[in-house]
Amino acid sequence: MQETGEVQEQDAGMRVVHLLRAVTVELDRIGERFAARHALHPTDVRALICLLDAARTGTSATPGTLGAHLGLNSAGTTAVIDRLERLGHVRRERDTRDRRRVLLRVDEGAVALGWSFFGPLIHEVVAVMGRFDAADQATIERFLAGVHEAVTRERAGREQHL
Amino acid sequence: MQETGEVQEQDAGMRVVHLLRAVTVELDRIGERFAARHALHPTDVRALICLLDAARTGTSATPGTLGAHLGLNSAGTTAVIDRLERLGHVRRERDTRDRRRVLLRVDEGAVALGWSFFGPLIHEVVAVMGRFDAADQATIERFLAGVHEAVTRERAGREQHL
DNA sequence: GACAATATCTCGCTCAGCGAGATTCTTGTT
DNA sequence: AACAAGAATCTCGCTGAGCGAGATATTGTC
Repeated sequence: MQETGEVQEQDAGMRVVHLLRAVTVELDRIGERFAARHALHPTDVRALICLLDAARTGTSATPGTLGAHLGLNSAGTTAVIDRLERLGHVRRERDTRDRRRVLLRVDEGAVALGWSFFGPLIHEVVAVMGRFDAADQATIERFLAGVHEAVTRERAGREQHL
Repeated sequence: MQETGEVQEQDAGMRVVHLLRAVTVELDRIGERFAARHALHPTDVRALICLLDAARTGTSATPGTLGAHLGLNSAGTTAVIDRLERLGHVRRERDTRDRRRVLLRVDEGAVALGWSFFGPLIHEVVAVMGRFDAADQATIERFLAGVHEAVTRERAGREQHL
């Protein structure tokens, strides 16, 4: 990794790549920890996050949207919802307009659970941001937005050829 | 996924948190895509990354270190290595010093496979970094290092109470 | 009303990962 | 040297997540 400090200038990019990867690995691990602690599977955590996102933005979630989001089969999606429902984190409610559909309502306890997971992380990141002045914060934000856009584009490109 | 309309979070910290999360989600998805395309499981990809890291830093990998890194059981670890070996990505070699141990050697093809996965991503991130001057790059690096340190500490703290 | 499309669920199967324990080799003790 | 304790890995049997195929119920269209 540390090749005697050669080519220091352009290696900032490489160091940042490795830092980004390290951060994602850590976040994944925290997710796994959280899952294990609450008798959930990693997939269930992802599902819960997805449902909380939907609740936060006001959009109503259904088994279909959830499954698409998680990349799961309809059978697998049913299984995930069954598990979450059994734990009382989510309820199924028939849509009165289109009675084929089922609306997924997250329980209050699940929202609290979500915050107990994200809260400390958010706090940490906000604290780190606090060490920088407004101009630097804007720089950081632009960088992350750029990475997000680039990575999303990369993925979209890979989806192309199957 | 997208924060359309929701302007309540004008706090830069919050926006950065969401960006970080979005980036990790995208990276995870790319990993899944990569896995599906090469007849690998997500765990196998993580294992491959771990082995490539070891090869890159010169440290010799064993089933034990790999399993610890992946959070797998010894039985599960054996299974992962079996799969990778069957695909020709890794070879088992008895350690001549401590003949209880097995050393894991990654095949040349696996290294190439790793680069075909990471290469484009690295290129993208480096390109984004190229949009910033040296001072801003240093800021970004300090920020990510700070987040990494904070997140790692968070996880360590959670490991505490089981 | 017959028909295709849509949303969800059921059934049977495969295989990743777990726990328990077997195997092989090393190291320290006597 | 012989033996016990420990370490690294592997084998076996099992549970359960997720898949494919198909069943069921509901909607809009002709």
